[in-house]
Amino acid sequence: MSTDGIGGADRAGRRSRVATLPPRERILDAAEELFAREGIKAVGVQAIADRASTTKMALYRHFATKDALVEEWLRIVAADYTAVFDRLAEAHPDDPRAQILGMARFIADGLPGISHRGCPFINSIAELPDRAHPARRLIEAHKAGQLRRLTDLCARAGLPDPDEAAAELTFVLEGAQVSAQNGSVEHAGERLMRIVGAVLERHPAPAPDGPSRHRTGRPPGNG
Amino acid sequence: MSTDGIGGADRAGRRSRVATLPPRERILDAAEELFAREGIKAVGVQAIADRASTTKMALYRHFATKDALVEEWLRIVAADYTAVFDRLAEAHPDDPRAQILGMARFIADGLPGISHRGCPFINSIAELPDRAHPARRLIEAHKAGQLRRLTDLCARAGLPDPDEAAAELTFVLEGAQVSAQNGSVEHAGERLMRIVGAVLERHPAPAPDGPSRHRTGRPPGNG
DNA sequence: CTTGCATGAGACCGATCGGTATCGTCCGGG
DNA sequence: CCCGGACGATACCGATCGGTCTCATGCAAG
Repeated sequence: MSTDGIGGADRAGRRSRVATLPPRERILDAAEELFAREGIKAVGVQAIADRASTTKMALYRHFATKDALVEEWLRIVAADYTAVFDRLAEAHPDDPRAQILGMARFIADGLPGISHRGCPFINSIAELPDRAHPARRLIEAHKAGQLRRLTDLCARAGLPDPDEAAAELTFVLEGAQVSAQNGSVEHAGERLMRIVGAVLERHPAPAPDGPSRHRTGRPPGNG
Repeated sequence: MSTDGIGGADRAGRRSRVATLPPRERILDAAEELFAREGIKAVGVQAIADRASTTKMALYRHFATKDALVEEWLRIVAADYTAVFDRLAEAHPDDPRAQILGMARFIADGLPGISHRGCPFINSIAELPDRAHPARRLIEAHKAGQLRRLTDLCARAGLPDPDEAAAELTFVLEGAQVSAQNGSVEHAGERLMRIVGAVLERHPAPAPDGPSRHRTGRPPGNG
């Protein structure tokens, strides 16, 4: 994490603020911090350059415009989320349900840290009303990809209506992040997990071929 | 609200852009439109004055600063929401569950219209990271009031854990508005109603004195 | 050493921002 | 009638915005 890089050769840690990082990385770090905390429009390029311990000129040598920087920032955030999905897929290759719950758990665990400032995507959309804006398109593409992936997991988990189930899960996951922005965050994580459980229970999967697992979930009408 | 006090004759249409409305009302109308569509920071006072068919000077004669105008706008939006609650309480004085479902229905029906731009509160919070900002405080006070009201309804509906139930409902209601901002809005309303139903089913109320409802999960009736 | 280049520093530009000042006009109540 | 206050138009202010330009420095490769 933040303790690496002592011995040089730290190509791993992407997020350390060590002054020895190349300017481009420092700028992206600073942008991530400031955009997430203050909002896109509220942060000027000068402030980003200052926090990155560099100058506007260096910034514009790496990013054509502020919008390009915003886009790159969102691209990184999206990639981070996708990486979580990938990691879960790797950890539970044959258990789509575990992947779904893992994603929910990941978001649930992130809620307290998010409490002050909500999900970067949701917040950014509020500042990017133009659907044609490249950054906005990037967000929507990411969300669409996540929904597709969730739908696939639901299908592989045997849920009878994977599209609907994935849509409901998206509802709840996003609601949690917004809701955590204000009110009490104390039990938000567990609350989210409970609701996710309730949603999944509403979409009972037929018992796998193995020994019957649990719960007398309504048989899927058939019969 | 904007219909009281001023001696205008049209007490019906609250949002008409008729030029005969006093400037203050026109300014608030324009602000509502522009703030909701473009965002707070993206809209300048000049643009508001233009759309209100007046001038900056007239605007500043009625509002000390742009922030004051933002605050007043949010106050009106909050009052509108509260009015919905009031109307429901009036329509179903002795049926708290109907009030809850009515609120969910109100939001569900509003989702298509909201599709382009999300909930004004959520969007505004994204642009007001400072919790000390008066407008931000107004939003949080409104949300707190709504949560309190929902909690009270859940309690009166006999739900065993009203705080938890109200928190979960808030989760879902806000998630719906965010989720409707991007993805398919087609079935968002019915989806929301389904999830609300699922949440309420998770908090079974003891059967009232009337004819007994089946106490366990009833089959997933009408969607 | 010399050349080349990314960097750091800061002045600078036009546009726009929130907010103010000035002035002519209009309109309704004493 | 006439007068005061609200209104509309416009010019203006200082600050800040995104973005550009110039130039000195430091460093690494040829």
